[in-house]
Amino acid sequence: MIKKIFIGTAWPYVNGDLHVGHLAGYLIPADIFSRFCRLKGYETLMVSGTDCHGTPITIEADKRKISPQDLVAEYTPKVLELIQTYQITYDLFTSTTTDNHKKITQEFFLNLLNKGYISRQKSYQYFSLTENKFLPDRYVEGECKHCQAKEQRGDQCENCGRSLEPGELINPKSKLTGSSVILKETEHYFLDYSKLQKQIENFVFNSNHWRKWVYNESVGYLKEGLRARAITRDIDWGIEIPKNKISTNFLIDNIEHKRFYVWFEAVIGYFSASVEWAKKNNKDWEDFWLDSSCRHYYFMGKDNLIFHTIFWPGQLIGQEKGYNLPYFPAVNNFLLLEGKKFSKSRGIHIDSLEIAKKYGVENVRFYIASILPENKDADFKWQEFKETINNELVDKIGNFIHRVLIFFQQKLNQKIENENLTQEVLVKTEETLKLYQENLEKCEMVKTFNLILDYVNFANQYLDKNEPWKLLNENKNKCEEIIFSCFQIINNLRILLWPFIPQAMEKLSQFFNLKIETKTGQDNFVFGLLRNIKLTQKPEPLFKKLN
RNA sequence: CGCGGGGUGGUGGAGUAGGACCACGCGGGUCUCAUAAGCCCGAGACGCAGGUGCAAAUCCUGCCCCCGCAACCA
Repeated sequence: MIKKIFIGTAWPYVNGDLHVGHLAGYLIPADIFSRFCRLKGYETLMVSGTDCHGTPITIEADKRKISPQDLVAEYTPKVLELIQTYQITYDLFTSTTTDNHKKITQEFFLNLLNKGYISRQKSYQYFSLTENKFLPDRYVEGECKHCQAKEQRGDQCENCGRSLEPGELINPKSKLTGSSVILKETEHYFLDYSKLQKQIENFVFNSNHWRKWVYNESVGYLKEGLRARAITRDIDWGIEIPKNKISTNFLIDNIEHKRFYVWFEAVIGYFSASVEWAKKNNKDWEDFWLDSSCRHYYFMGKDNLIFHTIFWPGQLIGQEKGYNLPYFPAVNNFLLLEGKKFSKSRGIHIDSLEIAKKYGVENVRFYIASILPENKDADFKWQEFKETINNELVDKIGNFIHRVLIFFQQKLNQKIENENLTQEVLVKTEETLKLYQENLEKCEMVKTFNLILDYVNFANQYLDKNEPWKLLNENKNKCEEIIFSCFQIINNLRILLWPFIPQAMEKLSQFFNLKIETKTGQDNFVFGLLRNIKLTQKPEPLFKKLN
């Protein structure tokens, strides 16, 4: 049976350049996993896109006195270039501004409405008299009424973690102009999560294969009890409410000037992008969303955790169509830079494109993979970056490959007659292949990374212990066996390392006139021997040291 | 008592009761196929204090410290 895998990654806001935190948070781990699934021959669909509708977009646009459209148009190409540069294997990278996404978001809403999960509530929202408009929560800041923390946003206090209702902020002010704001009545649609509490609990309690802290965090949130959550906002940038399809007695006031709240809308992108992909490729999205054997993996930073373990599952459950729920939220912690949080204005910042241009995509991918913040915050250190590349990638991995290839070419004249595999190598290889797959199935990238290094250490030790350069004249038969066995290790490394450093492994493949196969239904982790080895070119080092 | 995570040699990690392991770094040695690469040997650690156990890095209690859930941010 062919396994089906859906991979959703966080949708980056297009309000600024992406820094290496984005790489470590979701782009690289998702891509490693995606490539692993394709090597396994799983039917894999990975989608994402730019999140264009958030309030962060309008804030940034206002700040720069340009339209949200212009802001989106400016940053989108940069995001696309980044994905291209790092070779992130999306099947579709789209945007929340498509007609398709708009239509599906509206359908999701109407479904929830018809199933009785939507309510209307009047409430007081912050309104700026000077700007003559309602201000989104994020435009407003003041003191939290629970813990008195200052400069909290209007929707949630990040100091004590509590959600804040409008009016619960003390001394509210416009974040943009600094002027005071008043409360004014407004009406919104709400998604009543209290009606979904039981089903969401059922879903979460059955998911204890999640990372422990992810599970605990979600359970902790559920314990407080779910409440109805507003899904519309008073804003003009975003997806319109389909008022023509709502019975007139259920319309809310001033509906033309409301848009869907971005938290509600952006996650629907996982679904709408799947539909868009299916249309473009003449496939069925149902294969991924209705076939219960398809497992859904999501990659995101920890600030997105609750949205993927509680809110988005709730939206899906509320469709009552049996859509697949998240199977594994691969939530990452944050990446620090030399022990400090990223902050562009304070110069604590590494642009993802710049570092790729300066040091090479493969080097960046390799180092980031070695420090992914899977279980706690990780630290990007320049010194460590260079040491990891020079000592591990170049000296251990690159040098091993190179010494074998050179020996083969110069001492054996590219001829091996004894194609016999040493038992020791067979055992180590099979064990490595097994653990590799077990770890990656659980999205344990760092463990997998260390496993590969362990395999390479074994390889270097094996070579030194057997000294084929001495056997060359004494026992050519044995000498060939050693080199032949080392070639099998290299051939496996080619596959095992491909998800981490794809371009380098594709280059290595060319030496042997091979390709990395990712055919659906074909498992590339079955250990097969590489025979009749011929090099297509003179061996040259795959990796170079950094100064 | 808001919620959650974490303290293991110089650094980063693994290890949830029974030999404290891995990589880098450091000191010494050695090979020579290789990219001043490789290999071998060595020094060096379980935050603190109690408790339960034949046995605790691991379980329990108390304490100390760090971090996230805010901030142009995933």
